[in-house]
Amino acid sequence: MRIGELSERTGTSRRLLRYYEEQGLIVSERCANGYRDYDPRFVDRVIQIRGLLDAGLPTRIIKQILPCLDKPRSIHFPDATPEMIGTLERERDRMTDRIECLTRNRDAIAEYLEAVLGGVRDRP
Amino acid sequence: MRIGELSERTGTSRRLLRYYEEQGLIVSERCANGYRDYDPRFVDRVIQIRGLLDAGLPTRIIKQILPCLDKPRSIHFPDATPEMIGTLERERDRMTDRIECLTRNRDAIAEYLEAVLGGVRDRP
DNA sequence: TCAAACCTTCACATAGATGTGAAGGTCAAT
DNA sequence: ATTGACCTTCACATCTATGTGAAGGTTTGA
Repeated sequence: MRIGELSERTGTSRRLLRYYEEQGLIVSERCANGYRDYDPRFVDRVIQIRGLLDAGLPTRIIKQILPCLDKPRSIHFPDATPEMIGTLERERDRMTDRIECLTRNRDAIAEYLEAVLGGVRDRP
Repeated sequence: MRIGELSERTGTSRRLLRYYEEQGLIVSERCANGYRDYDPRFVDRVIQIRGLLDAGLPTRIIKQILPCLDKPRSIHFPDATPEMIGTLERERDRMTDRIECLTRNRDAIAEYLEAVLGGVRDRP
């Protein structure tokens, strides 16, 4: 598929898709005329990238961890250097911290909302 | 306490603390000489702000939700306008999405790491 | 054949969170 | 009294993820 279709199917601007390619997060074939040609699996991939970006990870890190996440459970380590392992462990821990922080604050917000709305939403 | 101490106790640069103040996330008294003077409760507050920022919330939103999170469980709604409620609900849902995305990907990383490291860490 | 709707690269702009440095005031200790 | 470690404001720089537009090539359909 071409960039326009990928853009529509992922809700991501063409500009951003080119940017992600520039950052090495996705790759594309080229048609004879120079147009980018994407494998359908990039739809999920781009959505995943957006999720990670939105979750606060920079493209630099996403690029590193992506290769470890899209294996179809065959677990062939592409380049499990000790350095890479370190990055992954660090990032996993950072994500755990973030999850805890987010959960804590979201629960506080939810609690506040429940208090304010008096649970009218659910119990009639 | 002055800005230097708050900076040390929160691991946040003085520059940032002034920025947060400019954005309305924190406030400060002023000593006779013009130095900022902070209430000790701002230590926790700043740490919370950093967590929320790191979790991907912009200062604009943080400013809105903070007043709802630092009540000592007395739940007095300061200004629960319908608009405010809407913002909170939206943000709560966004945070939930983020948490799910982060959890999913973190688990994938953890799984990958376990496979690569063969669980040598725990079972000797 | 012409127009609309694609696509390309290049490049400059923006917004938010931060760094950094200048120019200067304050204070405590020597 | 001077030095060093604070503090102030102001302002410009940086990085990352984005928007936007120019200048131009391609494809498709009327």
